[in-house]
Amino acid sequence: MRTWTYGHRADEGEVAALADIQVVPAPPVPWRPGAGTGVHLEPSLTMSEQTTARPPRKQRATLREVAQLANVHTSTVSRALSVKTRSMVNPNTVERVMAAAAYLGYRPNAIARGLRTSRSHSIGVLVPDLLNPVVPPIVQGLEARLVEAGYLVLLGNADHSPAREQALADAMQIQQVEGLIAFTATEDDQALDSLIEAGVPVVLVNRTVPDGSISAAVPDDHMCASLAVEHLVGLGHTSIAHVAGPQATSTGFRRREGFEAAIQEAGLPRSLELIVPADRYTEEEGARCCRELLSSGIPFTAIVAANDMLAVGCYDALAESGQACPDDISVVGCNDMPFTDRFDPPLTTVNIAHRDLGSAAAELLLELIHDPELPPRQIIVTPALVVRGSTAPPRRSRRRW
Amino acid sequence: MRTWTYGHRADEGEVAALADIQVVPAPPVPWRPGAGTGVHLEPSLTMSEQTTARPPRKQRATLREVAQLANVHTSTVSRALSVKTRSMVNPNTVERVMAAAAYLGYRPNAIARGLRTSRSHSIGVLVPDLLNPVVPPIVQGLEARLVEAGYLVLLGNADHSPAREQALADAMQIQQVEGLIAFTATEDDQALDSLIEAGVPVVLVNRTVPDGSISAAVPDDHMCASLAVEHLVGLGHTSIAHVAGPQATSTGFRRREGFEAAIQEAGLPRSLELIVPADRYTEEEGARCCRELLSSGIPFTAIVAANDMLAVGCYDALAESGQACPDDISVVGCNDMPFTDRFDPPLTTVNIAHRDLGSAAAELLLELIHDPELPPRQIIVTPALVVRGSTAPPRRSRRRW
DNA sequence: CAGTGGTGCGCAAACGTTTGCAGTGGAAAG
DNA sequence: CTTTCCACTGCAAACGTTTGCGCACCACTG
Repeated sequence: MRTWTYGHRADEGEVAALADIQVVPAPPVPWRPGAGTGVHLEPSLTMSEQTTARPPRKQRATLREVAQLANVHTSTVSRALSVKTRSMVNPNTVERVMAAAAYLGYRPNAIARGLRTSRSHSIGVLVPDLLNPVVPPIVQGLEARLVEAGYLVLLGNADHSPAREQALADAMQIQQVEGLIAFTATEDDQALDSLIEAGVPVVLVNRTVPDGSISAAVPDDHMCASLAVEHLVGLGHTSIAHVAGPQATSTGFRRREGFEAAIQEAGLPRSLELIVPADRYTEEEGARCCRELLSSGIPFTAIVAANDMLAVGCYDALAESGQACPDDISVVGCNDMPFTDRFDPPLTTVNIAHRDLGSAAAELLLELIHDPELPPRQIIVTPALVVRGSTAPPRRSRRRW
Repeated sequence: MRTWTYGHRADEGEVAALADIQVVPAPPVPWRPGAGTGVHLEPSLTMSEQTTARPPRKQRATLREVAQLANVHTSTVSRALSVKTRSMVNPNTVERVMAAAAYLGYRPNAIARGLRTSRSHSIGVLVPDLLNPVVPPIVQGLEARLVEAGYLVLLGNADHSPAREQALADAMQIQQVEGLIAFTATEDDQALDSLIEAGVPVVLVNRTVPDGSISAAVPDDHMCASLAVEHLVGLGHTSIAHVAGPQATSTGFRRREGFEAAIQEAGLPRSLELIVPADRYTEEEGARCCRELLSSGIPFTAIVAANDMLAVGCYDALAESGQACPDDISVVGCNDMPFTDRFDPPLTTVNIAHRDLGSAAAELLLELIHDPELPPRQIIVTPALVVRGSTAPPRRSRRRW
């Protein structure tokens, strides 16, 4: 269907642009069109003669080669090619330089440039687990904003291993990232310390540190939980359980706080037995916690799970014990992962604009790079309840209707 | 809960290791323990005096500073710190250098190193859409293998835009990636041309180019489709439709081929009207194609979708038209995305080890980096059928039981 | 016609490494 | 005691850019 053109691409129109260059036959130019006489720049697409004509060899063209071809100094080429300094050089020369650069297929070497300018144009992004469904949309949001700002994203997947996280953070520091965005796994995370100490701007996304010393973009976790509780209270539930997230994470901690506050707000009795924290955000843990709730003997008609993963774990435990959802027990998740609308039953959950979370974090980082002295700041994105099929009025209250 | 230690970390044990360094009071050392007299290296954790003692300032320590402190030449430091050249230098000196490096918190500058060695230690990964559920596991597989090999991953999300893809590919080339792994969106993809032309090793993952000129790791698409067909035939279906993928993608094209071959193999009549290709791998397209099939009037009892996304689109169209799945029409997907087991009904699909796909692609790239002259090679991973609730014997055949 | 100002460009240093080469010293060999 | 060799380390160049500085030239102005 198509063939890769390894040689010179005829459709680039660069050769024509070079036509009006007056090439002085500089001796050590590796490239000699008419043996130093004219400017006869036939593309010469013959593959056979590999050592003559046809400029773009494997070796990348350097600034010096462009300079030689355009008959100027490298500094002039540099200035002509950079849009900020272009005004310093004669438009005529600019044109000549650009033509030569195009002809040679010149690409700046970001490594060399970075060494001189001490900028790497790259941002490290450290995620605990790429397979967690909330991660990709956040990364997407990040990446879009960062690319827009001229950065490239160095992605590291820590895979829940502190050692790997540390190694990645170190490697990124060595790679001279200009900033780092981390979904730090745990609260007491050594990995970021050395970066922060070294003055690398760091922001967190989706989670924070307790002392708020690092800028972060987070969902309004408090509200996530209270939205769920208010929804259930509105349906008539009066005994609501909470499968909480790991209390060492800011999401788990704050959503539990939000849950308790909303319960109190609704005038419902506070019963600590109905709150059971998971050790991790997994289905298994969700199921375990739900089983614990069921076997506690304390009656309840609804569960607020700190997370969709935990919520589907609840689905499993409920099915095991013969309880129907939502007929016997309602379940609310949090995150609105993809395809939760296709679950059986479709999961009522709290949507978080993860993409916005990502771009907000990127924005914070860009600010911080611009002015490293900026005090830490939090961006809080407000969630929204999504009512689907996993919640219904409790039996008792329905019977009254 | 915890406090960030911005100053010197007392628990690093580096200061102690430095105890036996004999520091000659070199004049321009920014750091002077006892004003040139002794080696009295008290950590001196007083935050108040910010301008004295306490080595690790904001500025990253450089090789020269380590050399000065250890009283050797930079070249010796370089050799002592690199594990390959360490044998060249006196063990005593090595120890002294390492202590000095640790004391100053020295980190090599990968940019400077890269300029010298013309290695960037980074690999570009170009994805069409991070939100596509098959992408994260592939990236995870890639990343794990590449990090293991000492590389960092530069992730670019093209977001289905050829322009963006081109821009990202260019930026990565400028960043001097040592190789590129692409989930190329379309067959005639200009974006990779310039990289390949420049001699950057490139491999594809999940998709290929028709002429096989680029190494790739792909699923056995042919088998994906035939597994689905064989399963349905085994259930007794004799009239099977195919919602094909975009025919410009190798997955779409090959799965259709596999479908047709399997139909023929089973001795079923070939009817082109029962094959309708989608324009994109989306739910909407799946629904559209399914509607087209339903309105064609040609009877069928099962659908093989080229993709789970298309399959859930079929769910929608079937529900619209009042057809039950699997009672009226069975549906088989492909990819075994996460949570397909929780769909209603749980989706019978073909599992592809996407993680392995990723690590295989990484392996191919590493080979190619090692020996750029290697001929292109394909790694094909075999899929496996996962039977769930969306397939059942056709009514006709069930009635016979 | 001297003075002034501005434009355009070259020169060279610098960024932080790595590495071929050469030099030093000491030990082993003659 | 001289020679040879080896182990160790310093010297300096190079990687490809960017950028402050200064020079040359030209066009004004007075």
